[in-house]
Amino acid sequence: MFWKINCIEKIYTIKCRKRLILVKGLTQGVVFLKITMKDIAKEANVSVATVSHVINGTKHITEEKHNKIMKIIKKYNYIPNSAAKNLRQQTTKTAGLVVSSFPDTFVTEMVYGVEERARETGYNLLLINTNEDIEYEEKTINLLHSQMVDGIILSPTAKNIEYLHEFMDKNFPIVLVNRYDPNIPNIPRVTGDNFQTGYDATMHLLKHGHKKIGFIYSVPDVTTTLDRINGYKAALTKYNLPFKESYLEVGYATVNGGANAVQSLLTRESDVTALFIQTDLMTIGAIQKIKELSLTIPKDIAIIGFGDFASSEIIDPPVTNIVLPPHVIGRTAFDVLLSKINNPDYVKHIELPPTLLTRKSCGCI
Amino acid sequence: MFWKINCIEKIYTIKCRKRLILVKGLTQGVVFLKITMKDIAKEANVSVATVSHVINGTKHITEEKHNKIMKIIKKYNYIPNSAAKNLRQQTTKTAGLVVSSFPDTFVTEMVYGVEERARETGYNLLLINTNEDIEYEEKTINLLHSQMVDGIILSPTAKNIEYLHEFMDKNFPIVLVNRYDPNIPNIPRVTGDNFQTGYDATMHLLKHGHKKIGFIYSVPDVTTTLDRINGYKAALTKYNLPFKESYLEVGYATVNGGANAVQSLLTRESDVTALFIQTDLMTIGAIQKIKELSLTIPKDIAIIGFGDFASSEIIDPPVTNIVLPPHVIGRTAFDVLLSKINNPDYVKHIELPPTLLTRKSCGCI
DNA sequence: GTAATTAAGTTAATCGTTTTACCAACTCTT
DNA sequence: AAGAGTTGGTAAAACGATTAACTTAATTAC
Repeated sequence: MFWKINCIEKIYTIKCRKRLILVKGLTQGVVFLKITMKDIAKEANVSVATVSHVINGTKHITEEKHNKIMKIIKKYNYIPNSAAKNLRQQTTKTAGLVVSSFPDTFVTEMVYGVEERARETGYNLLLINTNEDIEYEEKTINLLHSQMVDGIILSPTAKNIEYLHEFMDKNFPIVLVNRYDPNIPNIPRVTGDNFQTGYDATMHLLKHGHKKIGFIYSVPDVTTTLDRINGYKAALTKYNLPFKESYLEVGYATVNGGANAVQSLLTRESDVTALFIQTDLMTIGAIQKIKELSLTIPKDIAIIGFGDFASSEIIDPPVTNIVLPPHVIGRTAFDVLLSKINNPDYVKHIELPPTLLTRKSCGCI
Repeated sequence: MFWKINCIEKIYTIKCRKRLILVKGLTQGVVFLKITMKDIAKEANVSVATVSHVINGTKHITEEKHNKIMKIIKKYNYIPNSAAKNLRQQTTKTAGLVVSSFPDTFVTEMVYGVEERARETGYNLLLINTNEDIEYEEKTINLLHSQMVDGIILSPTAKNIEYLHEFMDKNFPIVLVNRYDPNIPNIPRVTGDNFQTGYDATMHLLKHGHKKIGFIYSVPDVTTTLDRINGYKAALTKYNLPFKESYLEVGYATVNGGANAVQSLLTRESDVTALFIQTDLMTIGAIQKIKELSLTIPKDIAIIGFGDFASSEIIDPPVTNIVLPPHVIGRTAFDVLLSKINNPDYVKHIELPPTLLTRKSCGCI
C-alpha cells in the first residue's frame, strides 16, 4: 500500500483545479490519506469523543466548540468512515434485496418499490440477483448476514428454502416477497393474492363461455405459479369442469418461450379457445405466434395476460390483463422488514388483491 | 443492547427445530451472540491469526490444523464479519450504482448489465436511485465514498457535475454511464453514441422524403438529449434543411408526457409528418394520442422510437426503433470501473454505436 | 457553607478482523 | 557443528469510529 511510507502526521493544503484539497501525509506521488475523526479533533483541539458527539448529537456541546468543529468538518468535507461505524454499532442501515431473476416488468417494478421505500427511510439497498441459482442464493444470504446488512428481502429461487431456518433461529430479519415456502409459515411475507388472481382470470373467461382454457406459466414449482394454478382449478370446479394437466404449459418468462408454449399447447390441445398467460414477455410472444398461425384474437383464441405493461392498450388487439400491484408489494415488503428489524417476533403475511383490466383480447368487452 | 448482560464466554449447543444451533453466551431470553473468529480459534486451540490464514489462504498451515479449523468453521457456519474486514482492509468489494431515475426499459436493462458483471466478478452492488434530485445525488456519493464502496458508477442527474472534481482529486474511482459532463473530460465514461443515434434516425426519415420532423425528448439539458439533437441537426444540415426550435418538445419519459407532447407539438406545428421519440413509454403515449386524433401511422405521421421494447413488433403498426445496447453499456461500465479501481490513472471514453430496426411505423419498409 | 446535582468534555475500551514482525524449531550447507 | 534458510505459528498493532464511565468545574439546594 503506497501510503505506508513513513507518513508525517500533518495535513497539507494543496491547490488543485482552483480549489483547495486537503491531504494528510506526504503529498508527493500518489499519497491520498483519508481524513479521520482524529484529524478533525486535533485541529479543533478537542477529543474525538467530542467530535463524535457533535456529529451524532449524542451529547450537548457548547455552541462555540460545536461551530468550530462543524466548520472544520465542512472544510475537510469529512464524513465518518462507514466501515468503522458499522463495526462498532453492529448495524449498517443497509438492507439486502435478493431476487432470483428479472423476468418481467413485475419484478422490476417491485424492485423500484423496495428501493423507493428504502430511500425514504434512510436505508441503503444492496441489490443481488441470484439468477435462479439456489446455491448462490444461500451463499449470498450467508455473506449478507455477516454484518453487511441489517436484514434481507428475499424473493427465493425455489419453493423449498429449508436453509432459512438457520437464519430464523439466529434471529436474522428476513422477509419473503412474491414467492414463499408454505412449509415455513413463521416468516413474514408480502405477496400478491395469486390464488385469487388465477381464480378471477379463469372465472372471467368461464363466464364468457370458454371451457378449454390453456394456462401458460413461467416457472414450475414456485408458489406464484402453484397458487394461480390452484385458483384456476377452483374456478373450473365451480363450473363443474375437469382440470386437465395437458392444458398447462411452461413458457420460461421470455418472448420466445411464450411463442413456443403456444405452439406446443395448440398442437397438443387444438380445441383450446382461451389462454391465461403469466408474464408480459410471454404474452407478447404468444400474440406474435398466434398471429403467425393466422389465428385471430379474440375470435379464435381469447387472451388474458398477467401484469399491465405500458403497451397493453396499443397492441392489436389491446390486451386484457389481471394485475397485482408490484410497486406496493415492494414498498410494503420493506416496511415489513423494518418491523421485523425492530421487533424480532414480528410475523405477518400480507396478500394484496388482484385487479382485472378488461380490454379486447379476451373478447369479453 | 440485550446481549450486554454479563455474558458467559461459552458456547452452547441448543436443539432447535431438528437441528443444532450454536449460540454464544446465555441462551435464555433473546441472546444471540454471533460466533467470531476468536471462538473458532479457541475451540481449535490456535490463534486467530492462524484461523484468518486458513480462511484467506495467506499462509501455509499444516493439513491437520487446516482441516480441524475448517471443520469447526463449517460446524458453526461461521462467516467472517464483513464490517471488521472492510475496516481493516480499507476495501469492501462493493460498488455503488447511482442512477437518476428508472424512466424506461433502457435504464433498467443497463442496471441489469451492471449487476450481472458485478456478480460475475465477485462484487456486491449498492443500488441508489436519486430520483433526479441533485442534492441527494451529491450527498449519496459522499456517503458511498466514506468506505462504503470501492467505486461508483454514476448516471448523473444533471449535465453539470462540478462537484465530482473533489472526488477525482481524492482519487475515488467514479465512472459515468449514459450521461456525462462535457466539461469534465478526464473521467472515464461509457455511453451510447447519441450523436449518431440522432443522426441515423433523422437521416432515415429524411431519405424517405420527410422534411418536417418532430423531436420528442424526455429531459432537457442532459447529454443524451443534447447529443441526439445535435445529430438531428447535422442530418438536417446535410439535407440543407433549417433547424427549427419549435419542432422540439419535451415529454418527461412517461406515457402521458408522450401523449401531451404530441398534442402540443401538433397544435403548434401541424405540418409535421414524422416524429423521433426518445423513450419507449413516450412512444406508447404518442401512438395512443395519434390514434385518438384519428391520424394513421405512418400515412399521416411516421414514427421512429428509441429503444426496442419487447412489444414493438406486435403494436399496431409495428414500431421502427433505433437502439443502443443498454445491457452491454452496463456491463462495460462495470469493467471500466474495475480498471479505474486497479489503475487510478485510467481514463477512457467508450461510445457504443446504434442500430436501426426498421418496421412499419416509419413508412419506410 | 457544605453536599448534591448538573453540565461539558475526556479517557479508554470496544467492535472483529488482517497483517507485520517476530519466534522457535527444523533442514540444509559447507 | 555453526550459520543460513525455511517452515509453521503467534502476539499484538492497526483499521476508525462509538460510548460507558469518569473527571472537573459550575450550579443549585438546603
